[in-house]
Formats: sequence, C-alpha cells, structure tokens
Amino acid sequence: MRLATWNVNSIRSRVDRVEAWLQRSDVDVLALQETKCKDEQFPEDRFRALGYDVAHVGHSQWNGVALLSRVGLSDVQVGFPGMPSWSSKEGVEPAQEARALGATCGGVQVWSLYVPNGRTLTDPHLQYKLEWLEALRVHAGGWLSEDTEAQVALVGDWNIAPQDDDVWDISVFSSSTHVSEPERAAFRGVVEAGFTDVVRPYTPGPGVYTYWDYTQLRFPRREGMRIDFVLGSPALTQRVTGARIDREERKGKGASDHAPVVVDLAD
DNA sequence: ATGGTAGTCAAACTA
Repeated sequence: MRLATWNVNSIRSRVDRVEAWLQRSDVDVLALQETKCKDEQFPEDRFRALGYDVAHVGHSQWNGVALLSRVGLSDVQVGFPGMPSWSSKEGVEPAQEARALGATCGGVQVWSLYVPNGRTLTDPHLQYKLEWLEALRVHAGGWLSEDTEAQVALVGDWNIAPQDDDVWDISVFSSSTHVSEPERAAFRGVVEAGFTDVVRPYTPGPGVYTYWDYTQLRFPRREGMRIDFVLGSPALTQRVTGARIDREERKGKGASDHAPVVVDLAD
C-alpha cells in the first residue's frame, strides 16, 4: 500500500495538478491539508472519477483536510476527542476548526492533520498550537495503549521543524515559531507516545525539506523546511519499505508551497 | 525600493 500526504494550499486552485500527480504516482491513500474550501466546494467528483473514495471537512476558506482512498474509507471521524477550539475574534464563540480527519483505509487508521501555525512566539495562536498537539498526544497515545498492534498513521503538515537541520539556516529562526523548544517538545511528546517519523530514514538530510516559502526565491535557493511528516505506530512502522519527498511537485507555475510526502508499506 | 508570493474574497487576513 502506498500512502501520501500533501498540503495543497487550496484544492480548487490545485485540482488539476493533484489529479495529474495521482495519475502517475500509484498512490492508494492521499491525505490533503489546507483545502481552503467548504465541503460543498470540494471537487470530489474529480477524484471519484479516478477511483478514490473521498472524505473532506472544511467550514470556510481556512484550513480544510481530506482523505482520498482507493482501498476503502470507513469509520470517518471529524476531529479527535478533546481537540481544542479556536476563535479568531474576541466575542466570537470558539469552535473546532477543520484540522483533523481520520478514517480506516486498507486496515490503517489514517489521520490527515493540519497543525495550527502558531504565527509568532507571542501570539495566542501559539498556545492554541501547543494545546492542540498535547490533545493529539493524549488521544493518539491512548489508541496505542488500548492496542499495541494498532496500525495508525498520523500524517500531514505539523508546522514544526523538529531538528536544526530541518531548516536551511537555524540562525534565521532565532525568534520564529516552528523551531521553538515548546513546539519541539510537543512534537517529541507525540514521538514518545509511540509514533515514529518513518520518512527520515529514507530521506536523510541535511538540506531535505517538504516546504519552501513562496517569497524570497526560497525554492530555487533550496531554502526550505521539513515540516510535513508521516508518523507511524510501531505496527505500521514495521511495514514501511520506502519513502520519498516529491520535490518535483514544488516546481513550475501553480505549485503548492509544500511537496507531497510518500510512504510505501508492505502488504 | 522599508518590499519580495500565493490564496481567498474583494479589504484584510492567513501562511
């Protein structure tokens, strides 16, 4: 089984590229983040025509996560228990955002995750990010406590660079989110709960990234960040036979600022 | 030159 994750930065502006990529990538399950649309705007017919079942959650032009699967799509869950809420404006009741979607695909519990950005080190959004990751750690860790053989994949845009060589120049990030110790500790918490970065062994650094900012010629300068991850439970990690980051997809007009991350699993 | 790009939705916000 081949599993992939991709922050597409708007599915409506990217649907042609995603479709073309699916047609040549032989992917069984694709998790999407930042679809930036409501459910009724998601172009599910385009993917159904390629043989994929589709699940999506999106409430507005922000966030939005989806799962495409041609190996079954059942037990769809919108959000995870205890997922924190967020309100962008004072006076507006906080609500759960479209940042997590889970389903069973080919016997694997796959979660498409779009971790909150954090924005700046002093922004309340950073606290929201940390609380969101802590809630994920608690519940994903709980699944493993209940079933040590559980096949779970936590995939998506984590908005964290866990190690210094996951960014092109750590000195540029001294006052930035994504590399701060609290964020890295939150990421480590998920790892220590039993989830492993299954891609890194097949894509060793330094200089290997999944995201390049649109500005400042970051991509041609090879100035990126490794912030998109596939974290596997022990039973899933055992099945991994290969992985790659499809850097080619960051090239050309109409590219997302993230590249797809692909993992191969033994049957 | 005090910016630089891209997306959503049409001024400002998010990344």
